[in-house]
Amino acid sequence: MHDVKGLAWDDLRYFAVVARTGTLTAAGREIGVAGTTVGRRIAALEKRLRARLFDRTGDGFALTAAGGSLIEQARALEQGVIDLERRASGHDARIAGTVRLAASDTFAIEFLARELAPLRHAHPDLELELVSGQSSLNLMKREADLALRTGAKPTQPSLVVKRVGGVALGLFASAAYLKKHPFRGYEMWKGQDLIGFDGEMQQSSAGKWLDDNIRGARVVMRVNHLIVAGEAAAGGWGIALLPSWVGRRRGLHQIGPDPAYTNDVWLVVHEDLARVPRVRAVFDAVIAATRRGLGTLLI
Amino acid sequence: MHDVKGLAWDDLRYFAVVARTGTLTAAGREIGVAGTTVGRRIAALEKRLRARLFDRTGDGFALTAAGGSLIEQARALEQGVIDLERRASGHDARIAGTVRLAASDTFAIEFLARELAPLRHAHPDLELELVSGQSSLNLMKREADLALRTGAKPTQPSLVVKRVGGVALGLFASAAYLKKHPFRGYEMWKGQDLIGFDGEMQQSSAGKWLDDNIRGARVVMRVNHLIVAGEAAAGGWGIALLPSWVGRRRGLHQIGPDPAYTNDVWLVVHEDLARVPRVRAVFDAVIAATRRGLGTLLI
DNA sequence: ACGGATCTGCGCACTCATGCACAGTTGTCG
DNA sequence: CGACAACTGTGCATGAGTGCGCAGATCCGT
Repeated sequence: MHDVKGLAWDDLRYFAVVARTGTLTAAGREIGVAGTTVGRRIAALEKRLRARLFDRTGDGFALTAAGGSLIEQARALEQGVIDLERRASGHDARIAGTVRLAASDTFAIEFLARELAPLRHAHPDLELELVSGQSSLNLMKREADLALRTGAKPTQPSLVVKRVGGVALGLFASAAYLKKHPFRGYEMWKGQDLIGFDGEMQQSSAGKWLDDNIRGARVVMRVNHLIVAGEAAAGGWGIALLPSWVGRRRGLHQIGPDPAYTNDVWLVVHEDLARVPRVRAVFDAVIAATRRGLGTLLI
Repeated sequence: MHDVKGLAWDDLRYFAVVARTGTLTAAGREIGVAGTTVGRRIAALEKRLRARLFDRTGDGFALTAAGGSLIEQARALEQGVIDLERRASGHDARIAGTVRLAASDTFAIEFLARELAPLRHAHPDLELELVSGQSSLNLMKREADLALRTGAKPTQPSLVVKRVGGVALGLFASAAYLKKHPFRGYEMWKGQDLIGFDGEMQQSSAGKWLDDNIRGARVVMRVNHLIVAGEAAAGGWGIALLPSWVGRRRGLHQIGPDPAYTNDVWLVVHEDLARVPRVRAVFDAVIAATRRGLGTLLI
């Protein structure tokens, strides 16, 4: 740009992203440009503002006092741009384009990928992006358009939340395992092998339930994924806490109370997007799929 | 830009400016780029948003329904950027750079331009931009850093306001005119020639005072500038309502009550800028200048 | 202590967005 | 009715901004 008056709004975006990621390269990755460019934009912004925004600390960029006093406003702008973009997408009346649906890996792999297939034929121009894994993608930041969540009802004010069913959890083991380790009762865990969780699964409701209810069993394996736990149980490693549907689907035997406990499942969408045709189409398809699969829900 | 994710913030700026100015060329002028560029940026934004933002109406760009529903957020972003920039300028501790001081033409020409000269020597790196004329430059939008205002006390919440004096207005005429048209008393306007106002001066407090108080005199000339009125009176056209100082400086004779009425003069600055050294320097210089010139203030 | 991974920052080659000139249109004023 | 001014949009030449490769620095884990 030659002689443009006022400051470059794009540079503020770079500022916000670098402040969040901490490095030029990571910021570049997020934005879709080379790290070098990010460095140059930041330099330009600092020159324009006549203030040093970051300390170059060798391992990345750290906000200076000046930068810190501005980052809050920059984040507000970032949120404002996202809001505007979301609003704008409401004016696209066609059922076409991309919709991002976030869900747990389990839900995505074992249920949605198959049950949402009718969408493909009903709306050929609709591109469904099924993002799974990252537990809590932020709908406010539009990391996803819709999300399937389990547990407590989401309470964010500007979200539209619909309960689509409940998921039953239970303890499962293979016939082979149970032959070698007869199940003697719900409080008799001594001598039993357990498949536990690690990573963030340990902090989940499933992980906590295991901690609270199973005492005395030996943890022979730790996994960070319910499906891996299911496969391990099927392989005879031991007892796993699984969505009932996952357990039954693998021919496992349930032990103890049925269900051990239950979770609610919620479909969540930002209110600005709820009325957008293509988002609505996915929303309805998920509702329909869960209605068909009711009683067989999983996390 | 190659394959950048997310939308270009700069384009939102173009959107806001085009919506305000109504044409590509005017928007380009304001931003400092060619009109063609603005057109291309808008086209890119519309493509990215998959929504038509403007109707091309032949005479300029008019917001569509979609554009209208977004413009408010874009303006909010625009304000946010301005706020951020203002905050950022507070981190520049040097008394250097540019400060924009807004004032009426009269004040600028007859008073500030001369009386603020000491600033030049006290702070060699300070560049004073004296913008006069446009009656109400918006401090919130940072069209100016400081402003001298007359009349009612500005009440905007985030402004720092200091009264720097009062301005006395009076009726003046040249000796030559008065010889031909002897002044017979304050209510005897028949046969007198009056210099009136047009344009937005007519709506000002001075214009209204003339309407309310002088009846029966013949308006022989209309001007949109107090200084022009002063020069006209000096040339013998007739009676003019002038800041007393302007009248006396030209050797005119005052008639009627002295003063005819008075106005307060306020120095106004945004609170974020009040503590910025270079702005503070100008602020203090204006205070000092008005203190020196007290009793001789003008609009 | 050492190799590997990750980061910043510089130089160079390239490409794409920009400015400019011009044509076509519309609105305005005398 | 004609001259003029202002605006949009197209084609083309140009240069500013970009990506890439590489060097140097720093950190981490073995």
